[in-house]
Amino acid sequence: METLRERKKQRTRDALVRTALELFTTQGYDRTTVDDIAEAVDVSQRTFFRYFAGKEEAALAMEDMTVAHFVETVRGRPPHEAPMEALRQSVLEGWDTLHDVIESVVPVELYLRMYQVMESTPVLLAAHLRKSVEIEETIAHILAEREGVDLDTDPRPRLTVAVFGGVMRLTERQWSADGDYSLDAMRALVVSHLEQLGPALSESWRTH
Amino acid sequence: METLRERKKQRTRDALVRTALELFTTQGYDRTTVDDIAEAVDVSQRTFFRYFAGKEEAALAMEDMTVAHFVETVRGRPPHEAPMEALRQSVLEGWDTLHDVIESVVPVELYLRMYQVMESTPVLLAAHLRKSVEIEETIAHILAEREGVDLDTDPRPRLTVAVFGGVMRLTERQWSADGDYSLDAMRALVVSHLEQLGPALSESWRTH
DNA sequence: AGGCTAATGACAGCCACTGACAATTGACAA
DNA sequence: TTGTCAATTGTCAGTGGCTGTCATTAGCCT
Repeated sequence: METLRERKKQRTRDALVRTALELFTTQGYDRTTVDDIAEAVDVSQRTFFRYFAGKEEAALAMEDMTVAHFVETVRGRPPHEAPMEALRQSVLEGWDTLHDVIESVVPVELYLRMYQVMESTPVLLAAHLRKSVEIEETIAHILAEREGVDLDTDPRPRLTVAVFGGVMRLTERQWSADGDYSLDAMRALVVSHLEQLGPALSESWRTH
Repeated sequence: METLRERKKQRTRDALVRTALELFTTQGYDRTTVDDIAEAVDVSQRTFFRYFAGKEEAALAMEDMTVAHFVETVRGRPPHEAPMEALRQSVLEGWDTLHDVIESVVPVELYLRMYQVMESTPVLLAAHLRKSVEIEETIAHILAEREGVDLDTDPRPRLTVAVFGGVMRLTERQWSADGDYSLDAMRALVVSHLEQLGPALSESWRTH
């Protein structure tokens, strides 16, 4: 981030993300055109597409930052932890430092509102899920290396990640639906869901 | 399917699906335009969009049939089975009768090739995942009713379905990657993955 | 200062998708 | 059978996402 050129580019990109999220959260994703965003930032439509491969990418730009942050947190977990425990701790711990990462680009409050839009916009939700799958593959690699198993023959890394991903998506959905956007609420949900995982899968649900 | 009108409509729709899948699997999804499909079936582009909300929907039309079939199979499972076992049995059993359902519209071989295309086309994979989430919600409702629990307060139905969904997506991916498109291979993978679920989540992976 | 290169703007054009209206075609009763 | 009604389709025009191309601008570096 040395030269003037680089700083200018960063400013333009951040302005595009901020403006896009602002418009998406106020008017809705579908009712906001790329021209709207470009005009508000005072660049050409063509420039928008030089920064983002598509409208989706601008909408999910923050997402990429949080994901990268989570992946790094997993990488830093002590090796003695069991795989699922390392993932669990990464979520609980990662959210502490995530706040500042987000705030460096957009207000956290805007980020959270955008999350709602994503959940209720089919094409965005779809793109989000696809990205989740990609992350899961990355995490599976990390787990396999950590535990010294072969990803091609041992299904456990991908299995663990798939389950964890399912739980996280469920948690996200419930968290954003409950309306309690606090960190503690998020943490409590993750812990609660993972605790109930074992019983839900093996035991009978009926008490009689 | 009584009147001539209805039969004609069904034929047009089937022809569109068949042609779309044929083109998608030979030229690729992105390199096939809606005009290509419409022209091959000899209808106007506008008519295509009267049958399908978009290109995606035509590509995933078969998917919807298999999903509906799976949901019905789950509904028919004996009530004494534990939830996860009911899902497992539905997959193992459902595939037997699925063959004929598919073949009534397109050759199964074409359906399987389309599956490959879906896995390797980002926008299709995304749409597929989004649909999976919708199905999971449906199944969660069925499980909750089956077991007599409240979906709003008890997380176990959605938790179970999320885990099962994760395992199934993993299975799909590996199955289509292995190149062994037999039913038995599919069944073996499902059984194997579900068997390893418990150990992978709770135990240590290292043998020392 | 002046040459070099990265960044941008200004078209033109493709494709997915939609609304509106006219033309056609099957359904059904007189 | 024929005429009327309603469903289906075709045509046309237009919007919005996205890309290639080329000229212009603006920061960089000697």
